[in-house]
Amino acid sequence: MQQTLELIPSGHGGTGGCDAMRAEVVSVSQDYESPASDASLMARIAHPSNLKKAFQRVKRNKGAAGIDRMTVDDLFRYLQEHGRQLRQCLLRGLWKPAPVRRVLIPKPDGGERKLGIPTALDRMVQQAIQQVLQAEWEPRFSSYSYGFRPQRSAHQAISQAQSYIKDGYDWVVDIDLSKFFDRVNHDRLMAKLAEHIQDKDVLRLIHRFLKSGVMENGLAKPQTEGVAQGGPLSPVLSNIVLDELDKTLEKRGLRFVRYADDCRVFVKSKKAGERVMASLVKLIEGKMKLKVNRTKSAVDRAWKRAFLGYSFTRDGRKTLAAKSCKRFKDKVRQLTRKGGRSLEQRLEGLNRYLQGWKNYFREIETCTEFEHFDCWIRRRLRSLLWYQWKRSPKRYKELRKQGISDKLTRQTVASGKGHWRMSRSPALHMALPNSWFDGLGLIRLLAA
DNA sequence: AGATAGTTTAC
RNA sequence: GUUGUAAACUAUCU
Repeated sequence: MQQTLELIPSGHGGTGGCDAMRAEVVSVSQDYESPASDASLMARIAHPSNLKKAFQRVKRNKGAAGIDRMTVDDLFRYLQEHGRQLRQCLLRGLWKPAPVRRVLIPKPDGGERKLGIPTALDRMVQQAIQQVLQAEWEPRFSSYSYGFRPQRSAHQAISQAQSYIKDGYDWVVDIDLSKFFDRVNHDRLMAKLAEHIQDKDVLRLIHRFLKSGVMENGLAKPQTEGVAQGGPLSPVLSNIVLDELDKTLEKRGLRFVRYADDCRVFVKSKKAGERVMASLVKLIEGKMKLKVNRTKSAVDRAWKRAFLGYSFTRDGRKTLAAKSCKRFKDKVRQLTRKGGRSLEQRLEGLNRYLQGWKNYFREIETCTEFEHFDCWIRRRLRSLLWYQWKRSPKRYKELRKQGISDKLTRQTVASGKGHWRMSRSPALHMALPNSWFDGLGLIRLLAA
């Protein structure tokens, strides 16, 4: 019944996204009325410095274009011309998000993941909201929730779980929510938001983001449930929805950890676990209107279930989960395989890959695993070098000039300047500069 | 301490 | 072609 102005960016022209915004009169139902609204939230979202930060983040991510084909490079030029307009739109509650672009990407476990990619412009607006919303909710979130939160990592979640196990709570209730992002109930989410947000412009804006459809062959399909997987706002919204779960778990005095939709409760007996499981399924599927994936959920001994890439031993030490271990080995095999690439290229690639795992290995508490990896990688490398020497001693000599040297045989592991000695046989003695083996060096150090 | 470029993991 | 948040790491620049 109420007429509102909505500004729609019409950036689908041939040359890029610098077209002017045009105002359109669209009728909009007034769903969120709150008395005496405090408009400061929207002011914070649309604050120039917040918008600037949002833009920089979108730019840094180097994401692809949305439905309007506007790339992040175009975004800058667009903002130069229409930045003020954008700000005014937000402040007056007139921003209308465009539908998201549907992209399917393969999941590591074989399935497909549905992505909804918003316009670069919409990503920036979502990011601006996210920054404010996250700051707003951060103090309210449970301290046992670890996913998508600043200053919190999967490792901390693991350590928390570990401390439960060490206290004797070694039965775990593992709840897997099926397609969580796709099934978030809009009404429930909006209700949760309205509990703490007074500003109805902000609520309406978020509501519009939820309802902005998916573009499927030419026409926008409206969305009735779920948050677009791919929007900067989605993660924090998921935490807001699942905060209810955290709060009830806390109220019941249960030991739990949650990382996004991966929720685990630690108890002392199987019976207690089954009781908790039953009541949680009831809560999640009843009140929260979500779906529990029964085939992937279970109550089991803590060391039987991998968690965030790790698993536990019977005495509560952290190990690399079998799946992660396999992925790691496969990748190292692929990187050290001879195939067109020179020795240095392979070493470089290997080292680069290894450095990404540093943090992971640091957490592992089973020494045998370290030794195993260390030996395994070294064996592969030795054969690589040996092969190089045998095939062309000339080429090997060139490599020596670049860094491989057989002069240094002393191992000084602790100082950053030491060299690793590599030897295949008494005839071949060589050492590589530590910079080539930083990843390995660390593994070695930590194993000790 | 701020930015840039790269890598990995988790969901 | 591939989005997002968060953590960690390496390198470089001022």
